[in-house]
Amino acid sequence: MVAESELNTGVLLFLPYRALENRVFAALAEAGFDDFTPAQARVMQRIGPDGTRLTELAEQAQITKQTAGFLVDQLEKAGYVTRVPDPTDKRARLVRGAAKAWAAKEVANAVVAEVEREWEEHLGKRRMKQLREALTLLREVTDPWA
Amino acid sequence: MVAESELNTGVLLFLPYRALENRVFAALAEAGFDDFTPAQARVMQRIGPDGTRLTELAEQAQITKQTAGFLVDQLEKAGYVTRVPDPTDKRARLVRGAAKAWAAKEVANAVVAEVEREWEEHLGKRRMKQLREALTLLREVTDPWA
DNA sequence: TGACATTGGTCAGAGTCTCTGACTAATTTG
DNA sequence: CAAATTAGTCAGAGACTCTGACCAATGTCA
Repeated sequence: MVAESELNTGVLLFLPYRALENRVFAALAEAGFDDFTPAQARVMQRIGPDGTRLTELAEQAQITKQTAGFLVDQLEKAGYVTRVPDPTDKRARLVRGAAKAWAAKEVANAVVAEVEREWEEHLGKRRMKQLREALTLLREVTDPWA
Repeated sequence: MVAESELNTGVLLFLPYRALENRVFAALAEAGFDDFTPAQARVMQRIGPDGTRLTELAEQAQITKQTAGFLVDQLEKAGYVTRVPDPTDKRARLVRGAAKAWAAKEVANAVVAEVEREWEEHLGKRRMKQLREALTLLREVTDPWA
């Protein structure tokens, strides 16, 4: 057992993911966006520019639609989203991000960019590129919505 | 915006992590290890060969020690762990994995190895090596216990 | 040595997240 | 058009997590 970590790839993926998420949450809280929870954020993150159906949010977040509904209720109360009728289907409603959500997203994006810069500095441009390449390729076998 | 995904590195890390975790859980359940939850597993995973203190488990899992205590209680009732006094500190106890836990870990390890093989097949040996290299290097800036 | 701070852990209570099951309404299918 | 599917809700329960308060053992340092 020399150099190279013996950690399995799962842990290796999780560690930087968690570090990044922590950074984003801290920055969001500092910017005043402290009235939503991680669970709510994981749903909000998946709202498309033109709104997204509850069922689709649930699928992508891998939670039940009941849970998704519960979380969207909270987000709605906090002013992050609104629900509008889906013009193409009278059963459905579209969950739309409100201005507050996009403002939060901007803060989050800035932090992600910052952390990505730090990582690139640590790894070097070449290795960072390789990392993103490999991960992107991996989506093909791990992302049901790829 | 061409080819290459525009997803941020966080999502890119999360997707394969979740896919792997799902695979492991499914296999565990199929092998009869269906009496513990993901939250419990995330604590159990961190128990060292000679046992680990509650406080340390809590820190590494990034949960409060109360929550860790709650989860270890469940694991103890289900027969996955035992608590023994820490010979070096009368306040502390060591959470030790029981045989059942090591058996589950074996199943989990096998699945992880299988998935890693699949990923290597998809990425090619070279890119898989680069991926693990980059992730391992990233630990230095993202893992507080590195 | 002895007061004081720190550390390991528990108890109690509350809020949040998540699920299963059962149901309504609209849409799609044969 | 009847039957099956899909979008979503309501109700209830279990699981997870936190804050605050607390006790006992250990460490610090004058």
